[in-house]
Amino acid sequence: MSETIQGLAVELKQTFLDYLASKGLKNTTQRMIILEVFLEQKSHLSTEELYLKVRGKNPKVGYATVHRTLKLFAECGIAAERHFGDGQGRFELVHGEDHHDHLVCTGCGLILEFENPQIEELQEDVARQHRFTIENHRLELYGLCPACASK
Amino acid sequence: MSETIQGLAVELKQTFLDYLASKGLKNTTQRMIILEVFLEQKSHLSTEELYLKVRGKNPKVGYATVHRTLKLFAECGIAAERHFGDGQGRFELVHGEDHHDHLVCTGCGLILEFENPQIEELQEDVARQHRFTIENHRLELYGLCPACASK
DNA sequence: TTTCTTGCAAAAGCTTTGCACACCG
DNA sequence: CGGTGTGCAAAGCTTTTGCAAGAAA
Repeated sequence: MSETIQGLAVELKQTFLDYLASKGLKNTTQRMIILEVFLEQKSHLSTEELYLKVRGKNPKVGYATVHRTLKLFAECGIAAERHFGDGQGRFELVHGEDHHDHLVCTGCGLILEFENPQIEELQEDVARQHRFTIENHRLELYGLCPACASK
Repeated sequence: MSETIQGLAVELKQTFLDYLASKGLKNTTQRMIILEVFLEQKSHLSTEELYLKVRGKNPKVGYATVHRTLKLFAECGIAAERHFGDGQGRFELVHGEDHHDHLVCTGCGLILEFENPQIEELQEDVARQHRFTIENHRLELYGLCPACASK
């Protein structure tokens, strides 16, 4: 378990490098730039947004490469693709084992993460009642953030 | 509160007609066909799927009309648009006031609905903690139903 | 060298829109 | 009639893909 942000970043980077090696894929300059920019982000970025940030560092990287690299991140488990209903896919960093859910502002698009063990437990109860074996879940709360609500 | 499926359908139909009237919109043959087909459905349909079913009844209805009518359904509250991760929007019937969530079997595709007021309350708590004004939420539990789990 | 990558541009897939004609009220 | 609705086709967006040139192993 890593305790620091840096530690996490190093760990995820290693995970990616291991994945590339295991698949006979290559470690390229572009992939490293994209990974670094991705690891710096706090929020859920669309491919377009990440692409723009990557170009800020190196204008020669193409959109398709960003797209394909994000898919690789998802494949090796360091990123997860999510859709929040605005027609754009977004990628978020997967930090370890913890599952988190989302608060999405329908005004400005802000996305906050939260965890609530009580809700998780109740979900287990529901699953038990229906004799389901839960593998996964997703919970999203849509509404207005304080700033948008006061407008 | 309606107790029967038929009663619900009649009620929703009326809601739609009232909505049309209140907005000065017109009650057309196409809109009625689309509404009827929509009300018959149990599952979450994409625009495309509904379009195909509507054409089964009346081949002269266009895709754009189905699309625009589904938007109307959403506006007047009898349908809700949902986006899963497959890049297609889907519409589901909204039955009354109650919000329901889903248990989805990843084995056979079975979808069960459930309601859990305790979870809803905890969601409110989370929202309050972040000073969000919740408009909507969605919760999906993915896993195996009893039948698939025992295979 | 051999294989994988990249960047461009084009293709694809779904949603939305402009317009002329048709229809409802 | 006047305004709304419809169907078609085209436009918009985002995501994917084909390919020739370039870079890693």
